[in-house]
Amino acid sequence: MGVLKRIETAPLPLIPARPKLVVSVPHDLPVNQIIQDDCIAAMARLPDRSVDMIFADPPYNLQLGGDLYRPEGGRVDAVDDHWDKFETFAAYDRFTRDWLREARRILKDDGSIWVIGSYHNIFRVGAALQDEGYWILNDIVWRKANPMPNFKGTRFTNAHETMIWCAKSEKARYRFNYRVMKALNDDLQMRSDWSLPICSGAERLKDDDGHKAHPTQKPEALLYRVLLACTQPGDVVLDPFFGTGTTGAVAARLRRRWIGIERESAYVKVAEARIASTLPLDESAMVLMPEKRAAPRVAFGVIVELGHLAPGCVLTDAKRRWRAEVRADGTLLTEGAAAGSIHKIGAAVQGAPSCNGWTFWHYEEAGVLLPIDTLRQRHLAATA
Amino acid sequence: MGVLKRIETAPLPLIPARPKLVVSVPHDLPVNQIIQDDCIAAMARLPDRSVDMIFADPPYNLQLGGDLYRPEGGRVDAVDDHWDKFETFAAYDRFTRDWLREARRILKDDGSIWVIGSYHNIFRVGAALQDEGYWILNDIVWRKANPMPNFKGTRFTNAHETMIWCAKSEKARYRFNYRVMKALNDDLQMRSDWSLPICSGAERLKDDDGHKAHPTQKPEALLYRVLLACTQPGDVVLDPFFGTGTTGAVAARLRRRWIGIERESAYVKVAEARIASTLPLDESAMVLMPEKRAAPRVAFGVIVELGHLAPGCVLTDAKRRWRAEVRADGTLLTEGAAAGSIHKIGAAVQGAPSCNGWTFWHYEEAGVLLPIDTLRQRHLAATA
DNA sequence: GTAAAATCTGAATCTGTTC
DNA sequence: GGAACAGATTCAGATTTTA
Repeated sequence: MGVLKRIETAPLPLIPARPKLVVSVPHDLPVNQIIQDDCIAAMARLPDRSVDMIFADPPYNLQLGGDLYRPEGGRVDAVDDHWDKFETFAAYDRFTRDWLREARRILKDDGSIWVIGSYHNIFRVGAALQDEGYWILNDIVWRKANPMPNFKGTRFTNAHETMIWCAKSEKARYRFNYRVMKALNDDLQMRSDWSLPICSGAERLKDDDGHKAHPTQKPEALLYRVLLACTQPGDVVLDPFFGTGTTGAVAARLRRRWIGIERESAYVKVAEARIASTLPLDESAMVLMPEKRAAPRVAFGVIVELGHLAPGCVLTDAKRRWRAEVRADGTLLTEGAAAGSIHKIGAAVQGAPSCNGWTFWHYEEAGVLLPIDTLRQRHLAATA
Repeated sequence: MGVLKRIETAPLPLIPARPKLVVSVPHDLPVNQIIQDDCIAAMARLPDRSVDMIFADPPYNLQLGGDLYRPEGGRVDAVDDHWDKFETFAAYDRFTRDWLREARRILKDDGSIWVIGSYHNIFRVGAALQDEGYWILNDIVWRKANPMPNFKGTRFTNAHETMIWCAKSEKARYRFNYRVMKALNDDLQMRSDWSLPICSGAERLKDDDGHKAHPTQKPEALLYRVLLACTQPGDVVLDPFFGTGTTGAVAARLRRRWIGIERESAYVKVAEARIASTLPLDESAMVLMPEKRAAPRVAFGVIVELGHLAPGCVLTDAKRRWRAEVRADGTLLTEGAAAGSIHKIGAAVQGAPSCNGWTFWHYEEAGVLLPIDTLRQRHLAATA
């Protein structure tokens, strides 16, 4: 085993002996430690088939132009760190294949790997995973409850990131804690899309100046679900792009062991302090953790898209005092007013400051006047 | 132009002449028709830069054996799984690159392409898109409201598919109907995750035996949103994997023109019947939220010339932090600065890189502070 | 002290036209 | 082709300031 730049600074409580759990870890595996080094070099010093799970958040290779300003004038604090710069796609691909190959050698035959990315890099990562012999089990969408908007109105709001979950090979066994995931999701099968808030507030680590310690810190809730899904207590989880140590912190909390690899000393320092102050959960508390969930809303436009209400049809209020025509983009058109949303036009015709368009506007069905909210409720019931 | 196996069976109503819309389509472009042929062969007969948008739902069957993906290097036998898999992926990659290259040649320089897939193929498609020179604008997650469960409980429910939206190149212009998308989403920016039900019920096409006519028929609502987002009436939309013609049906309904390519005669037959019975929406319903940039330009000087704002009057920002005086030539004068346009002076007083003077500067009318944009809107309405 | 309002921020490939 | 200029553009949540 090579020289480790950092050793364990805060020994975690030992995992209690568990009767049926056979843990076969080489005695010299540097668990619960951060290795400060290049990730490929550090992985090269780890033995074959030694870790149960790998979570990796590699550089995304964003290719940003100049500064971006918000409509009110502020400047966006972008990711402009040197570690995210690659000359070409080919260079990024080489880097990706190299670290994925080492990771696969280190992974136990029944282990699995998770890699997170955005559209800038995830397609290259996914193809490389397949080419290196990994077997994709799922792609998981992290739907952000509160993403940054698209300030210039040039594209769709980039509101998600993608994780790819792979077994070591097509025939390989892997662990999936189906029941745990189902319990975590109100007794419904856990789906491939997860709605979780971004990392902000008290959870977001700051440096001494009050600036964010790392530009891309992931929320603990994300790692919580990943680790609960496919590891068990005592398992060794490797994170080759450790950053501020979210993987390590959640692993410690969930009584998994961890190995972090991180090149930047500033991040290593933050991660060590963070994990040192993390307490493992009581065994009894390890089943469930409350979390914020933000389900997608239903827009009126969706009702139109789905054909529940045809563009061109006419809505009225309950007493048929006002009329408005539905347009293809889900806006309403009424006499002597600009087009707008069901709420805006409802307010406009009444001269009111606001209006709930869902209950104000009605449509006719089988000779009966029904609020358009009926259609929303029907849609919600059908898709629940 | 090569021989077309099928010609237009149900001529759609012609798109009425639109004064300011210049449609430059080669006279021999086979619009509103299905070409029954291999997609690459059929695309090879279409002229350069001739279609406005491409929507593609390519096959992702990775099994060798079909004519489509046979590796050029002959049969590979007695190889281990890994090599076999590599050959399979390599063959799929070649096929993908070939059709993406033809598609890019046919696409107008300011056109865009959408490709839909699942984790089986989308990563290879995404990497190929980047390698062929396309520029990814968004990856869009279609979150299925009612996916098929994972019966064996071995993985997460595969509850989404991914679409990749690309411009022809990094610097290329492209159409994005921002306002339309925002309207469709209750006046909030449309995000990269779309919740829509799968295609089922009456929409799902059946063959004579009552079996589903196509295994992967896409919901019309999905295409509805895609076409509304980045085309305008009269545009030509190409679908090289036409299947049962969802793209054509929605294009016809939304008064776009379309070209379908499909190899299987059974699908062609179903698609033809389907589109023949599709009615275009009323024109009135097709008038959508206009993009602001499309409005005619009004110089601030004209507002002054017309006497809507007298030279010498004073403008302030919404919070009365800064003041500026209107001069006869439509420039503003403020303390300690050279005179300049409403935008320049707005930016200067704030120390911002830019500023929209129309919304930044306000004037007083009947004791109320109003943005000078009010005067512009009034002028536009009066001269419309 | 509490409520309301203002401010700040997040993995972002973020403009279009004319001279 | 580059520079100059007009002018279009933000959502949710946490935090801080003001009333």
